[in-house]
Amino acid sequence: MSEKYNSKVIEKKWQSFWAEQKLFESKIIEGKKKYYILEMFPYPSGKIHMGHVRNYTLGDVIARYKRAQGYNVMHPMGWDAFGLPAENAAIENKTSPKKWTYENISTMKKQLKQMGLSIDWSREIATCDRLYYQNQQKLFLKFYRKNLIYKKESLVNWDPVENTVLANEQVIDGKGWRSGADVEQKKLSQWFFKITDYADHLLSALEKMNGWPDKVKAMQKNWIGKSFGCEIDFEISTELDEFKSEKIRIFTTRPDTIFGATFCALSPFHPFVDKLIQNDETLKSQVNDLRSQKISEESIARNEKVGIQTKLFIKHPFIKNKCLPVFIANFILMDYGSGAIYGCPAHDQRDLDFANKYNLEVIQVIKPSDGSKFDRINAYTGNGMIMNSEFLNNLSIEHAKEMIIKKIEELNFGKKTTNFRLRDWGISRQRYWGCPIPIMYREDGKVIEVPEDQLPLELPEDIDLNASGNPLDNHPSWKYTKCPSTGMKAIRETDTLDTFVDSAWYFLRFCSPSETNNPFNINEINYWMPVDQYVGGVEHAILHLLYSRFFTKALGIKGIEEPFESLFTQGMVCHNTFQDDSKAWVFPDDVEKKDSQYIQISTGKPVTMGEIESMSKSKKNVIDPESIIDSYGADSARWFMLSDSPPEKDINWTDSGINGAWKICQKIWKIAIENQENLNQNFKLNTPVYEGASLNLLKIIHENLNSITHSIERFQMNVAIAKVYEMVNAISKFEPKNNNGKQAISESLYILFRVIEPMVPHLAEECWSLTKKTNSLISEPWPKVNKKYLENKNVNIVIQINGKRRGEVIVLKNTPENEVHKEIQNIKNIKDALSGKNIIKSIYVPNKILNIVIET
RNA sequence: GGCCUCAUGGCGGAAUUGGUAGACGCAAAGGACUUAAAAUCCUUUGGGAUUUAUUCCCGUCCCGGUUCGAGUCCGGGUGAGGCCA
Repeated sequence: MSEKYNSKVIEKKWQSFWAEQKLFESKIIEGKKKYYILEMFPYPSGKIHMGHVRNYTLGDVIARYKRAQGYNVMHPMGWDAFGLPAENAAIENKTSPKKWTYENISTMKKQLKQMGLSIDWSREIATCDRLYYQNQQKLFLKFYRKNLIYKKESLVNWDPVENTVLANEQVIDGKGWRSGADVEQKKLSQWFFKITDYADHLLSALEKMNGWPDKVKAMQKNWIGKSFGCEIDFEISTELDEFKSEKIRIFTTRPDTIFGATFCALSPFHPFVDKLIQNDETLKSQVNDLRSQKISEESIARNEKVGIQTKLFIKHPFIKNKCLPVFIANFILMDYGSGAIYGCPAHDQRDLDFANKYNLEVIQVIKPSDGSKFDRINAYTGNGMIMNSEFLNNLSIEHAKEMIIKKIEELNFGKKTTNFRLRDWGISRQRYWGCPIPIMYREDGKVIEVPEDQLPLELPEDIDLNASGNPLDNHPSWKYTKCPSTGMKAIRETDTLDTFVDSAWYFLRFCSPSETNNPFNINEINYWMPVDQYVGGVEHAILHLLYSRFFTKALGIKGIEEPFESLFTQGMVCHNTFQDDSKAWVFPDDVEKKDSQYIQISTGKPVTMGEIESMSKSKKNVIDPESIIDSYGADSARWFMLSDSPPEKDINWTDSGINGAWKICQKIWKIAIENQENLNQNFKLNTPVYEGASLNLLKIIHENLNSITHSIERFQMNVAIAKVYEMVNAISKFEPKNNNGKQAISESLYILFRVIEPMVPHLAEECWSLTKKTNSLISEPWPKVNKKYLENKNVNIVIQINGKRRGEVIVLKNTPENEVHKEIQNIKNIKDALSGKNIIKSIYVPNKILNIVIET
């Protein structure tokens, strides 16, 4: 047995052992409590990065810990394998998206295996697998028949660089989330999931989801954005005959401000606008100008507010003979509310800017409760009392809202409405590497489903990715087909599904990954679902998680309302950044510190250290996990990921950190080897009565065992690691002087080996093998805390005087207060402090603290 | 601008949820071993004062409050981050 721990050899040995024994394969065991642990599956981009290492280490600790706690654990892994990068890479490397993707999967799978993760690889799936997307197509048809999918002509965010449609959430600051290109508006016929049907469910269920971070729930709540408002039909006053009998339906969330309304604004896409421009060429070109502008919530907030006055006016319903001008304005969204609003400039900044620009009336209708003065620059949007509003005067905003809605409903020209910010989920993508949509368009205009027995509708492999536009549309023959029932000519849908569809049900597929005829086996689902613990990045707080919740609800499986019982969002992995004097990024590997200056090794020139930022290729502050595993071993990498920071916070990668991890692995191995003889004894736990130093050691071990267990339960892995250090320190300091001592140290080591297994499984197994036990450590249960070691005969009581610590005293446990008072009479410090003072009262927390309050 | 989260040594961070602040690690300094270095082991390490002690004062971003007692609870600021605008 070599003295030095050789991670390379040992890690490989145990990885093969686990695989041969199929220790991580999971199946239904009736009567055994299941635990489904899942980490967000990776996109197979090429190699794993440190973010993956952290995510999967965290999940693996939980998986291994729960297994030790006696759960039937399922811990699967798969690949979020469709998506645009494969197409780009295929073009660059002159290969096919399929080949590129599967090669990456094979590389990354090998790397994940090197990490020693306790994954059930028999359940592996890739979303680009034929079988996976065949079943996804079936789900599409199921939802289609349930009327949860529809097609509509709609304005889409078009990314001119990626030549694809982007979801609203993929548009950040008016730019494509990946390409960074300015997003354009384009009208296209698109498929949509009716996620808005579930808006209320998705919102109200959040309240019961106690296993989710409040932060994520708040983000989803904001995103769904439920608000109450009011629709009001305004009569039109105009000379244009075609509008004389029309009404404009406006939507507002502030009906309390109706007496402050001074104008009306229509979306450029409002149907009335179409009518208005029919015989007015000037107006038409002005409107087309507005229509070409980017229209999203983001851009609207930034753009200058522009409007065109029309020949229409609306009649104020409560103020006789008052008419408000109607504008066409660039800041009104057609698909929010009714596409028309009234403006109350006094109490809405956007309306005020607009009113100032076009010289419109401003009427204050709310008296600020903070006493602030009303001006024409800052709209007052706070609380207050209604004024200038006839029958609403002196009401609070909330009361006025109720009152005015009641009135409008009585008079029958409007009603209270509920509005959601959440839009339907656009799922059409004009790309090749995605799941084909099983729909065809017959020559007579009918939309036909591809029959289930013809699924999967497969992606062709002979495609030209270099041509511009949609590769499936460009394919010479793929889209031409025939209607299965009539034989009429038909053309296939050439768009593919958004990859968020792929990931919206993969956790269900993992329960029965090889089921051929159905997306899933209901028995397996009933046993394994929901996912007990989901672990991933907070960047998916809205999209992926909301879509997955929608899918789960929409599938309507009895008893499965929500997919993820608990959610944990881990922080990012960060690293120092360095830049040379031309501001070019420099690899941290290429930098050394010389006399408190940072020097680029390859050039010898000085560099400046920048912010610590999340690892990214563009800033060159990346560390390749493979090279770390190569030089330090997987266990060291795992240890480091767990040790420095709490998992929910960002962690900063440092050389000293990984070095420290390596050192502790060596140290554990060293004390294991040193005590090998003691481990060979064939003893049972907890048999002997320990005394003196031995008893003390066992106390420390069990106290820390208690803390480690507690910490892992609460995902405080950094605390658990700290407690392992304390165990190791106690054991390494301990010198067994007799048999009792030898017993004590072996019992301590048995516990140590068991508790480090979730964190550093290879090292733990290797240490365990020194005991000459024949089983794998993995089948060994988690050690039980022996309460007798936690209970002390004596306790340390802190003595405070007026809340300040003045000493302490060791007394028998449960000593009554008066006894403690007697005990402290002889402590000089306390005696001095108390002499000549009147004791007002004393507060005694048994076994903890005695606070004596004296006159000052 | 709105909503939310956070703020503790040179650094990462603990604090059993209102009861000894700074566990554990890193870094640093000193020492042992060594011809030397690496590795390893031991000691010190929030600031200050002093009579060097079972000592005192200050100290968890700032100001105030509740409490016998506040890093923890409440109010008001400042700063950082996140989400939505």
